[in-house]
Amino acid sequence: MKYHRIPDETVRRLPVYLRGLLFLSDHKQNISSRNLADFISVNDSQIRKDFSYFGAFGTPGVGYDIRKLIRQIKKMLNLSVSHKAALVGAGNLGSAILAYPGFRMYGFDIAAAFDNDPKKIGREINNVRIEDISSLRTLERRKISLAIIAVPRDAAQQTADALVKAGVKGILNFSPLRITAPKKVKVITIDIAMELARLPYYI
Amino acid sequence: MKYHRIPDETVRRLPVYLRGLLFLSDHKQNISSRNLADFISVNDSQIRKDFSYFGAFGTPGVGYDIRKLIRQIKKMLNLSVSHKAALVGAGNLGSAILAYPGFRMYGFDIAAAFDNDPKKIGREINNVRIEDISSLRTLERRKISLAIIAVPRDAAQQTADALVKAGVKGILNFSPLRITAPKKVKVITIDIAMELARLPYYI
DNA sequence: TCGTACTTGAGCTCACATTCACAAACCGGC
DNA sequence: GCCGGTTTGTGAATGTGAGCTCAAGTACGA
Repeated sequence: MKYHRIPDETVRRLPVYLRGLLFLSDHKQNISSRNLADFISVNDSQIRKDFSYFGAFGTPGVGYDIRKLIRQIKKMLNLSVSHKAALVGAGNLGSAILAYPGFRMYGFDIAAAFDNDPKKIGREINNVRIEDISSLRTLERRKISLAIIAVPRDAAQQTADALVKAGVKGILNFSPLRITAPKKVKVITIDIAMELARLPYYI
Repeated sequence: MKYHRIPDETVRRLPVYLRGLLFLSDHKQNISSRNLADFISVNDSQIRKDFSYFGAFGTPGVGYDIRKLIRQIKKMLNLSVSHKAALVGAGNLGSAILAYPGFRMYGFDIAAAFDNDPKKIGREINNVRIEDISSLRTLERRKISLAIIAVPRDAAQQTADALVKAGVKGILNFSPLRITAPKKVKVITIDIAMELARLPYYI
């Protein structure tokens, strides 16, 4: 294996591989790049090349050891250890996120939730008690460095600012707005309506 | 202007432009690629190139007419007319989507909702009555050709199959699973947890 | 009418990403 | 130990997109 920086597009695909492999690990022990390619609809040499970026460990004639592969990808994505995340905004979307079961397979634990509505504060959703948004600053002490923003559009930027001040390093933003943050803080935005807006083009 | 197929990446950016321009249209009449670039954090020549794919209509020295631009982008994305969409799965996430206000700015109207839980059928969320999932086949008659899947993972593929059979042409899939569909049907998947899984890498 | 400031549209180059193609590595059976 | 069937890992070829640059077009004031 040679030294390479891992291309962005590869990083984007790693979670896809991981998802597929976690599913397959129940059924099989080894898999060839060809079979995996069919399963997740990616070109097989693409897969081999991606894997080669973080060390080759496939066996010619046999394929890749699925469990080993899962460990490696998790390590690459820094998912070997469990991560705590905070949710800000316990409205419809926020509540749905709190109840969403899918985070666990990647080792995420939504350990805190915040809102500014006094009626919601103190209530519990999925064993997480909703705290006043002014308590955001406790995040650093609680070692929570990831956050999910699910507040209305107009509050998104100030929420992000508060999170940055609280030492958060990564933000998953659901508001339909480009959030600005220091570049040491990584922001990923999911604008649900915008994704839907792409759909009619292809019809 | 020359004939070009529009690159995928451009199609992906068009909704971003649209979102920004809709916001700006309240304040200004014209905008230069430079100013728009600052506003939405995209390179300015990128913007000009993207716009040139669907006909040049900027004025040197002045910039682009915002309203005209909005019309053109909507036309390109096939958003000039309002689209009806159906939601399948009225659980936590589905209910949040039904209540989500952001679809309107792109002209989307969630006109129907389905679930298989008898307790939910008949209830109303945001003026949409939840119907039995067996009524999916009425979609064609009701001229609904877009659908949003928000059902549990194990039901996602069969839901997609039923939607395809009901004549749906585009699917926004929220389940953490690659859905297969005939290639005339466009599927866009948003896997919330998978997006979050990319975050720790950058920290 | 002319000059200045600004902006577009497009050619060009470089960087990046995808796919092909094949030698080398491995397995299992005989 | 050898052979046929697989599959990996990687260099080379191709495809795609991003960003720089600049001639040409426009507005506006002197």
